[in-house]
Amino acid sequence: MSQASPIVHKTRTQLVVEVLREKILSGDIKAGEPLRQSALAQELNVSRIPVREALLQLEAEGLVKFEAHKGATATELSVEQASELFELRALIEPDLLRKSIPNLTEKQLNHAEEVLTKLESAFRSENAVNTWSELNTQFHACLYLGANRPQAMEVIKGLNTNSDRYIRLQLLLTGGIPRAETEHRQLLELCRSGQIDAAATLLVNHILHAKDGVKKLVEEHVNNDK
Amino acid sequence: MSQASPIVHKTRTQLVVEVLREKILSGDIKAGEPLRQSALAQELNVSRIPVREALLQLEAEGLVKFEAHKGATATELSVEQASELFELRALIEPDLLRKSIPNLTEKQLNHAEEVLTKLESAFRSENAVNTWSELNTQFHACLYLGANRPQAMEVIKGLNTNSDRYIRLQLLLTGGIPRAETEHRQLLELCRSGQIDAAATLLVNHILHAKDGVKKLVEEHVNNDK
DNA sequence: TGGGCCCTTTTTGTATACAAAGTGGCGTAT
DNA sequence: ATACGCCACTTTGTATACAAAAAGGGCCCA
Repeated sequence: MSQASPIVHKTRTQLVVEVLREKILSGDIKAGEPLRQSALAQELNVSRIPVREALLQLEAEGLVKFEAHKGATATELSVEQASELFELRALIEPDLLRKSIPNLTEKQLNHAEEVLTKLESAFRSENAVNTWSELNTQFHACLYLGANRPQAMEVIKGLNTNSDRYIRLQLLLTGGIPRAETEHRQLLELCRSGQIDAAATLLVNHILHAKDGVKKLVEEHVNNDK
Repeated sequence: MSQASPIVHKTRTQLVVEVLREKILSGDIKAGEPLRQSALAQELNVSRIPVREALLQLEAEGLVKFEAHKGATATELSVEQASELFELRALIEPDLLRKSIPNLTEKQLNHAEEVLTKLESAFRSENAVNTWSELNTQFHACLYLGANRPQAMEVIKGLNTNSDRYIRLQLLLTGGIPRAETEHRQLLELCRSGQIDAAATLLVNHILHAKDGVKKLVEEHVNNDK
């Protein structure tokens, strides 16, 4: 979608991965639900092989649990686990940001702003929910580019895919969008002006606030169910 | 090996994963080397399907790069990348340790000591090199059990598998073993006596020292090559 | 002589077919 | 009536076979 790619032939496996990932993250496939290989294969008009390989990849992403001879299920992600993911981000990302800011180029900052603008317009169009977290992740990633820490970026990306479903929840249902927007803009400005400490602090709060939002949301939800 | 497992049928895929992982980590398969599916299949007496699935899993672990239609190669891990992994550990593990110490039970501490003893005896028997890092990781993991942070533990585990080849190097060639042993014992005692700050500090140094060892080692190696 | 195109060969990707493990239900024996 | 075991069915795991993409080499042409 974002690639100016010179003709890319996607394998069926990759297609299946994308479809399933989206279905799991959007809640279309519910947590704990068994994923039957033949059913999926038939549904997507492929053989079981690409389905198996896709499930394997999704397991690596933490979205699926694959048990030998028993089958795959969409993983549950408890609020506690999600909180943990946010806390990990709150630990790692500020560190990255601190290392990054001194090396950020004008170009990188502008690119970050571009992404941010895209994100903001996505916030405005309701039917782009599935792109929110991708753009969000991307924006954050842009700011860390100066740190030159590819491995850490990978880890962060993984944490994000996993907490993705909760991020969606949080943004959609807690009215977290305006606040997130403000904070993103502020963050970008602090980076521009090289205010490392302020930026890092803001970032920690930004992430922990999201965590709290998710927690509150789910607690309420549980109460409503009773 | 360590499981008191109630009859476990390993799938061929899992077997292939283990064989290949060991070969890559031990350097038997060199970085950048292409991994031909049919060759591996023939060599291990399985069909290409389990080989493919194994390669996919190893890609998720970061040990293999899998390119569609082009094939898989064992990944290179530059010293810079390895350093980054150590630094990430130095960031995350002390945090885990701090959260863990107050909740560590007598039982958990004793278990940690058991593992440590095993590790020490493995250090002594040269032909157990491949178990070193597993036991090492396991020991560290024991100390973090009190933190109740399964996700973070997963991340750490991933970082360790990746830096594994360098850990081996470091221990084998830098004479890092005695120092590691001392530090491990100290760390355990600090945990027992609840000295959080001291333990965390020691841990940071322990990890960063390993990083420096690797760096120095590789620099020398490069010089020797010239 | 050098560059580009086509064809051959190799290697990967996927479908189909078969083997093996797991699951549930029925029947029997106590 | 219940507990155990056997058998049929479902689902997963793996081999084989075929399709499609990429890599390499030779040929033609400029």
